[in-house]
Amino acid sequence: MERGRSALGPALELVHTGRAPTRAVLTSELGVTRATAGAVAAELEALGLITVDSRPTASAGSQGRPSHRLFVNERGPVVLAAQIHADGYRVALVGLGGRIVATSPGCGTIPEDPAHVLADAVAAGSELLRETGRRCLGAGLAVPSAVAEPDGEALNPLHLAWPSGAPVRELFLRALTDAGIPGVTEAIGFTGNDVNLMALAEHRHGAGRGARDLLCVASGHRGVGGALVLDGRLHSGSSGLALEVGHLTVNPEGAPCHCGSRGCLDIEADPLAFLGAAGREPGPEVSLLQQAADLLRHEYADPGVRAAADLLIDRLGLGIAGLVNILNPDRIILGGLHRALLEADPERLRAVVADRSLWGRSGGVPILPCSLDHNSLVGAAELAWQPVLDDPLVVLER
Amino acid sequence: MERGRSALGPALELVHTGRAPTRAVLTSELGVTRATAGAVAAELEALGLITVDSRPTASAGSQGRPSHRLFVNERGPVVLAAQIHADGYRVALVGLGGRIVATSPGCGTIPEDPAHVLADAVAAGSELLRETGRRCLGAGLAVPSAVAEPDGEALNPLHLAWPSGAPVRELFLRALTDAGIPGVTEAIGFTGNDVNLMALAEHRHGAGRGARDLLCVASGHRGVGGALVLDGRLHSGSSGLALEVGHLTVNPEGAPCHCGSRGCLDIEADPLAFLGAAGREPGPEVSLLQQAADLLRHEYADPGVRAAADLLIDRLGLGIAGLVNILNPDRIILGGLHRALLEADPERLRAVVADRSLWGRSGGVPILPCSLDHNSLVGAAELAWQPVLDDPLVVLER
DNA sequence: TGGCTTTGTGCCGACGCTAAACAAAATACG
DNA sequence: CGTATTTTGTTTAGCGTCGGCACAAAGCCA
Repeated sequence: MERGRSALGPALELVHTGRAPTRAVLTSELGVTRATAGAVAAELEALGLITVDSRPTASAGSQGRPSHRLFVNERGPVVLAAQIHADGYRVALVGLGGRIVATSPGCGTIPEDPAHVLADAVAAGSELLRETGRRCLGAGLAVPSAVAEPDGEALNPLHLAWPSGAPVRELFLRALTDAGIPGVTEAIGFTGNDVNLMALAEHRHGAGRGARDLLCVASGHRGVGGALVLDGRLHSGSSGLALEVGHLTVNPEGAPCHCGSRGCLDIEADPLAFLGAAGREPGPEVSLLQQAADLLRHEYADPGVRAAADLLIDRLGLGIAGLVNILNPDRIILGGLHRALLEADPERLRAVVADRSLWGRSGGVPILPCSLDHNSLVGAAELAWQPVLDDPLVVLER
Repeated sequence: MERGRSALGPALELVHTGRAPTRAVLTSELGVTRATAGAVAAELEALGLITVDSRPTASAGSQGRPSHRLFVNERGPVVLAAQIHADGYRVALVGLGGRIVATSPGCGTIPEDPAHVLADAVAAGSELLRETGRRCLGAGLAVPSAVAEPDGEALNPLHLAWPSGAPVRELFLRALTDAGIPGVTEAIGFTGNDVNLMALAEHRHGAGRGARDLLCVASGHRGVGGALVLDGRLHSGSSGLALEVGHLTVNPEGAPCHCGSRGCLDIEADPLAFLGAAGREPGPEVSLLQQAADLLRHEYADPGVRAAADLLIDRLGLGIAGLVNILNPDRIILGGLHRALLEADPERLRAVVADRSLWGRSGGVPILPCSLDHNSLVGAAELAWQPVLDDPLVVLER
């Protein structure tokens, strides 16, 4: 069994997530000797994944010999990341460290045929690769629906005109092979739900860094999505359908939901619910999320808007409290409308969650807004980087 | 860093959980060569943890040289396991493989002082060790309440007269050191919630064997508990308080609960709720669980009892469906009253769960009754065995 | 009886790591 | 200003684990 240096993967992950700025901390984080850390860093540099800056660093004040600094190689290989959302798709090349190297303007509408969309997106990515001349090590795709394992089918993509059960992973893989992207000979494409990938990205590079059990909740256009990262790995359940949090009951007297219950989070705490509670008509010109966020930011002084925000915060808090009781995460990150609600009145949400979660008195869970631009896109890239993080020697084969 | 043979732990775990009956399957399960598997088995035998039967086995029908068979050493070391429950405590010695080697009659009542109870229980265990002459490698304790990390305090032990926040782990450790159990010099005692430990035991030795994401739900006397085993490890959350499933809403028009909501699983699907729905008065002579289980088994023909069972199954199903939407487990195991409800009408429960879980159509999650006697006790032993499973060489130090 | 198949074992080498000594680059202190 | 101290990086030797291989053992099948 030809297996590479086993500390190689953890070491790359530390540099990738910014937790190993020098060889010295690499040594302590990995729990190995300086000799090993040095050899590992040298090998990662030889693979073209990281760079070492051995110039006399502008001294951090501590005594002793200053460390050489480790960086992700900014001119190194990239992965192709694509995100499908209700307003169109977006394509980017993402390097190690979650840095977006190049983006394509993408497209503003989503045709009904998933195969076409994915082929177009991959073509845009291929063009980016040609322009930049970067080496490509894999590809990841974020879609705004549940992705069922083991086949990678998009279930119930409500916001798109796609058929439920569309085999998006297979279509993505086919688009990749058809495009013949250099380096990705045997197509290596991964697909995930956008909120899951947001969670992954925030855990690696954003507000979730360092959390052990990270819960994310986000609302895009319609409905509410959730995601959980445990010990650095996405928990997507046995068939990829975990964290379908939209049908927690948050308002026993609420409106009936298509799921058969009533007062579900999905219909009580999404942008449409917010606009409704504020007495606004959803206009067709911009997205529901955009309208709701604008309302929160610009008209929060309006008592009606304020009351609607309070109402949604209370419902959201109830849902999050339920999740806290079940999952007991050590950090919570909110995205989309929920991020805007949190920022509008952080204390109210934290109070509701603490009050309604069983052991809320004992400290309370930190609740933070997401902190990355394009986090789902970066998360899709994380998916593609994962094999390299697991065993950096695979770059030799691509 | 003096570290033992790294395949040693996984190998012992395979034998321990009954998944490696021979060296041949050990080879394939570990993904190592026959040479390594042989060496590992020899070392485990030398440590006194397993035994190898090299007699010509009564040929399993397949051709080729028959394998020698691997067993857990039935005369090997044990761990001390104790369980506190509303009706008293129980103490046992448990060997590898989850086999109960000896039990103490225990005690039928629980005094108000946890320190006394734990000292008594440890004394009983100490007596068992003296009688059997076994070597003891650790100790585990199961308590009927949440156990908060990192300090191991029993929160809100409703069924006991103990104060909330009692430092049970510390008290257990002190009892162990005071008892001076031979072998356990520096006290190695672990404490966990009983439903969590039931899940652990069922996953290793019972109906949960082979599951990757295992969800357990059980109701003892009052309230409902949950537990989750992910990738073979208990998920108890960042502070040990995960899977507090009792306050999922399962009856929006239900009675108000002390948590501030109404219709919680805790008060809608426990033995008291069942007796109430069946129009029976809870008698003081036996436990609530016993009364409810007897009613289900012996008077299920009674229409009132049947209707009460249906009602509770529907509520329980609603709660389980909510958990399925959030956790997406690949197997579910029920204990206590819920086990009895499942056995009374398996199809009804499965139908409710499939109907109310979002993706229930696609197959449905297997729901099974628990299959071990004294599973919380065995789970407490698993906790104590864990260090040995992680690195079998620790037995040399004890 | 002689293949065939599968399992167990002994030997050797590859390789990833530790340990220990040494070298280098900064600060601290006289 | 020079030496001691601290921390980091590198070199070398050596150990332990595991893979690869050859061979032996123990059953089926013809």
